[in-house]
Amino acid sequence: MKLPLEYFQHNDVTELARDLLGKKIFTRLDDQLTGGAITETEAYAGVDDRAAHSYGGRRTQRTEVMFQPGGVSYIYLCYGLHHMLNFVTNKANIPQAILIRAIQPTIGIDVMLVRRKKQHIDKTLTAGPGSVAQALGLTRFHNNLPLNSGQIWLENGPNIKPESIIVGPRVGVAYAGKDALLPYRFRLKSGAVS
DNA sequence: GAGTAGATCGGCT
DNA sequence: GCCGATCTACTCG
Repeated sequence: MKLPLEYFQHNDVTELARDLLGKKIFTRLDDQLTGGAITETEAYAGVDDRAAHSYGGRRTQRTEVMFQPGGVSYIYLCYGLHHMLNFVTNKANIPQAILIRAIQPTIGIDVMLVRRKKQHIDKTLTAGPGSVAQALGLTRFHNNLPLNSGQIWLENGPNIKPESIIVGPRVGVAYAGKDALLPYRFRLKSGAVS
């Protein structure tokens, strides 16, 4: 069963980032089904978070989708070649999002290998946000899609014990000053889902 | 195995 | 005109 859009409209983005661990994400693009369990996330807390694109209420063509009610995709191009998959959260006009940094592939692995131009599965297939989006076949053209659609959706996963979760600072946001130190990164210890 | 450079483009100053 | 919520290949040791 798909997670409803209301799930993403929860008002605490860090709590949601933690809760997303272990949930299953699926995409069906060009009739090819791929998916896996989410193993790493980062929360971006909106107007007060210097690391977030929407910091200070910045509203541009790119960030516009973050101001939507929670439950849509936010996918953008980074460093000119990598796509980043985010889930928009919270209510309308509270521009928060969660970056999906890693998944554990469960279905469509052959398709992911082709998309990632790999011969054999290894640890790097879906580790890192750029790799996740590429393996799932997502690009910036899949921006602003509802997260309960036929192209991309979430399903419930196993319960995760608090002790299987590692919390730490976010990656690659040194420019955010003090906010770079916030404990907004969540990941599952290896083996916590199977 | 660790460190570094190159790729490559859209959004913002 | 600069630099980013990155990844990979290649170097050197």
